[in-house]
Amino acid sequence: MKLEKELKLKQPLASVNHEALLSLVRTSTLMQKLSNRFFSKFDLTDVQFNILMILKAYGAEGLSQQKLSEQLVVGKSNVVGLVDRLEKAGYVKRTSHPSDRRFNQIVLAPKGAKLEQRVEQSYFKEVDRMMNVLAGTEKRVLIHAMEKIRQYILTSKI
Amino acid sequence: MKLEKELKLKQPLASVNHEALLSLVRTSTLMQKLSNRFFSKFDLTDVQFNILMILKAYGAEGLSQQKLSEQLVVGKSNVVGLVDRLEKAGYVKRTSHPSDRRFNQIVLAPKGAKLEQRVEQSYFKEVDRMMNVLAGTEKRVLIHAMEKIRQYILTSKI
DNA sequence: TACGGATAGTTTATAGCTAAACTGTCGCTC
DNA sequence: GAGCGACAGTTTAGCTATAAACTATCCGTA
Repeated sequence: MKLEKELKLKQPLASVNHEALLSLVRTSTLMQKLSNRFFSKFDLTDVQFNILMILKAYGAEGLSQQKLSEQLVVGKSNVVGLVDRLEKAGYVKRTSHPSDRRFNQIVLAPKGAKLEQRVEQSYFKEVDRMMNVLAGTEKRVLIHAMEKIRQYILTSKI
Repeated sequence: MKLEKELKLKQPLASVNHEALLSLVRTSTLMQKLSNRFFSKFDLTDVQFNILMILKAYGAEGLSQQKLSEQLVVGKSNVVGLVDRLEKAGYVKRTSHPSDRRFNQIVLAPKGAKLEQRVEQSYFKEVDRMMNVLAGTEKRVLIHAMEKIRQYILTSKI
């Protein structure tokens, strides 16, 4: 459906630029909602699954909350609660670093590893289903366009 | 920068589909953060500015919270707090519908109209600056691609 | 060795978001 | 006219996010 109708706008969009921007934001919001419907089947949120995937890649050494906050691109204060909830659910383990007690080491607990394994396949299947509505060229243009916008954002403000 | 580096991924991305999806999500997240840095100069959030723009289009008659929640594509319970805060700041007025007390009428207050006016120009200038990193073709492909993905999401689940 | 700066994590206050349960109002039907 | 269902708004509980102020730990230097 056309974006203007979809958003029930009273006035037509002023410019192609604004239309492109709103397209992107709206689509990503809907993807977010779909993703949370998907993960809620496993009593997870998208962020929680993301953390499990990251921790999986880091294996037994795990990560500090600081590193985790960098990977997730969120503030470190946010990570406190995220890890709290995952720890309470038994999916991750939080231990103090033996030689530097400033650090916490967050590692994937067996229960979390099992869950991650179970969700992962299903997740990638969904990703493929959704993104295959695009042609190969469209995907490449999209990836390149997104890179240019990020480039602009990261240099424009710092 | 390449997405894999930007996200500091330990392992390369498994598929073009996943890369395209993460590109989109990551870019939209950064746009969100940039947008909130921008609006915070006016003591606003992106959502609040969006509401002011919507209310402006509806003029003196205003909207019910129900209609507002449809326009914003958020749950109605969310609108309660959004309007609360805008009302407290003096930007909107909330009155009971004269003939049907189930409805609230939300209208833009003069203070809100003045602020909206002031922010709007600056906002569209920023939008142009950012989106003009893309060529015309890229914008058209992007808009079309986003429409296809939304189409998929809206039909796939309902 | 004591001090002061840097670093990691926590707390607090605020904002936005959801789902589910609840209240109040309206209108139709019996 | 009483009652019931539909609809608008509110409340509650929980998740994610920010910024700012705080605590604890470590390490280099004087």
